[in-house]
Amino acid sequence: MEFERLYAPSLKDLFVQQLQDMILSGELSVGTKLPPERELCQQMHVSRAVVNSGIAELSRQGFVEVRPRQGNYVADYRRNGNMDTLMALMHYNGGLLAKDEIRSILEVRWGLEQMAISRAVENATDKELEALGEFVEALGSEENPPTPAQAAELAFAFHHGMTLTGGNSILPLIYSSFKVPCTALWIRFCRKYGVAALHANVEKLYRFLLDRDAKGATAWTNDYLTAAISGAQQIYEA
Amino acid sequence: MEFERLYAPSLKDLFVQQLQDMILSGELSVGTKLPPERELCQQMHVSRAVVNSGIAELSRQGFVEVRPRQGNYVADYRRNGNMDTLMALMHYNGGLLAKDEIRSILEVRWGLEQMAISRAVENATDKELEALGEFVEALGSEENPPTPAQAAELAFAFHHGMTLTGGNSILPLIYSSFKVPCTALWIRFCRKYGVAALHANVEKLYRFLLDRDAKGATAWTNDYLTAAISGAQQIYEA
DNA sequence: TCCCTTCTGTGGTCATACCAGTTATCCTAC
DNA sequence: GTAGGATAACTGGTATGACCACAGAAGGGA
Repeated sequence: MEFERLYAPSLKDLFVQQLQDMILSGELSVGTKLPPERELCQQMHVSRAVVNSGIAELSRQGFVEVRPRQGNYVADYRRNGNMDTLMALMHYNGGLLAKDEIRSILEVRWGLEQMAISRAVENATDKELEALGEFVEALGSEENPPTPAQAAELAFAFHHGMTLTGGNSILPLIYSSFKVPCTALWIRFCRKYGVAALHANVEKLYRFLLDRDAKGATAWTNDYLTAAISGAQQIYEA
Repeated sequence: MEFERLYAPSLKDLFVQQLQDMILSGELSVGTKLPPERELCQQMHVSRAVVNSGIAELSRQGFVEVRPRQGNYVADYRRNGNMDTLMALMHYNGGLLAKDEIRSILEVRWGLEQMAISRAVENATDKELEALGEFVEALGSEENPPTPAQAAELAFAFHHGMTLTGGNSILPLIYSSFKVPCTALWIRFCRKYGVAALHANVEKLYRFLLDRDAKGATAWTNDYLTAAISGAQQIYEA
C-alpha cells in the first residue's frame, strides 16, 4: 500500500489553477486582457489579496504580463517563459509531458551532462567522489530497495552532486531547476524497467568517474542519451 | 545624458534585501534559525505580511528554507539554489559578477549555444531567419546606433530567437532564464569594445546560419567562447 | 513510567483599507 | 473648432490586522 501525500489547495492555488487551465486550453488566447482584479474578486467570491497574489504567481510563471495601473494580459508563455513555466506545464499535465517535451528535456540534459562530466572528471576530489558513491550504493541497496520515487531522488542527488564537484558555480543551480522534470522521467523509467536498470546506468557512469575516464564517460553518456532521445517514444511511453 | 529608470523599493523589497545582505555577507550562516516572523515584525516595525511574503521570496530564491510551524532557516543556496538565486546574487552585486561566476556562465552558454546553433541550422525556416536578420540589422544601424543596453537587448533577442527556431521547446525557456546575466555581460562587452564589436560577432554567426553551415558556426562559437572563457579576466574586467 | 490531554508558538491564509500612477474625459481658453 | 490642461475614475501595489491549522512541548493522570 502506498499513499500519496495530501495537499490542501489554498484559494490562491485554485485561482492560479483555474487561470492556467483557461490559458493552456486556449480559452484565453495570448494577448487577451484579463478583467480588472476587482471584477475577478466579485465573480470568484474571493478577496483581492487572493487574486493579486495569484496574478503575481502567474506572472512569475510567464503566463500573465502585469502592466501596473493598466491591466493584466495573457502572455506568450512559449516564447517568454522560464523554468517556472516548465514546472507549471508539467504540473498541469499531472506530472506527464508530451513526447516532444521529453525529447527536448533529454536534449538539454545531453548538453549539460557532457559539460558536467568532463568538468567533474577533471576537478572532483577523491573525497567528493567517495560521497557520490554513497548515492550509488543506496540506489543499489538490496536490504532497503528504494521505491521508484526514492531511486529517482537518489539518481538526481548523484548527478547534482557531480555538478557540484566541477568547479562551475552555475551548473548546480541550473541542474536544481531541472529537478522536477528529471526525477519525473527517472520515475517513469524505473516503473518500466525497474530500479536495478537505473542503478546500473548510474553505477556505470560512476565507474568512469572513478577511473577519471572523461572520454569514456562522455561517449557513454552520448550513446545513452542519444538512444534515449531517438527512442523517447518507446522508452518513456506508458 | 542617460537617465536610469526610477524604482521605489517597497518594504518587502527592503526586507528581502536586508536579509540577503546578512546571508551573503556571512552574518547569518547556513543552518541558522531565523527569529519568528512576529519577532522580526516588531524589530523592523512592519506588519507580518511584509515579513511573510519577504520570507516566501527568499525561499523561492533558495536563501531560506521554510519549515511550516517550526521556523525559518538559512539555506545552503550554493548547493540547492536555482536560477532565481543567480539573479539575486547578481542584483546583490549591483549587476556585477565575480570572475569565477562569469567563467561559469560563459561555460554554460558554450554548452547551450552549441546545441542551439546546430538545431537552428537544421530546422530554421527561411522566414524565421529573415526575422532574425532584423535584429542584426538594428544592432548595426548607423542611423539609430543602439546604446549598450539596447544592443545587449538586441543580441539577446537574436540568440533567443535562434533557440525558438530549433524545435526544442525547453531551450528558449532556459535561455530566457539566462537573460539577465547574459545581457549584463554584453553590456559590459559593449562598454569596453563598442557596440560595433558586438554587432560584428552577431553578424558573423548570422552568416553561418544563412549558409546553413553548422560546422562553421559551432567551430566559430567554440573558438569565440573558449577564448572568452580563458580570457574572462581580461575581457570583462572593468 | 507511559500515555494522553492541553496549551503555546509557529507559519499559512485571507479580507479590508489605503496608496499611487495611468488614462480618458471634459472643460476652458484661444 | 481646436489645442491644452485640470480632474475624476479606474487600475494594480502595498500594508495591516485577524483568524486558522498544525507541530511540539508541557503537564497531569493512569
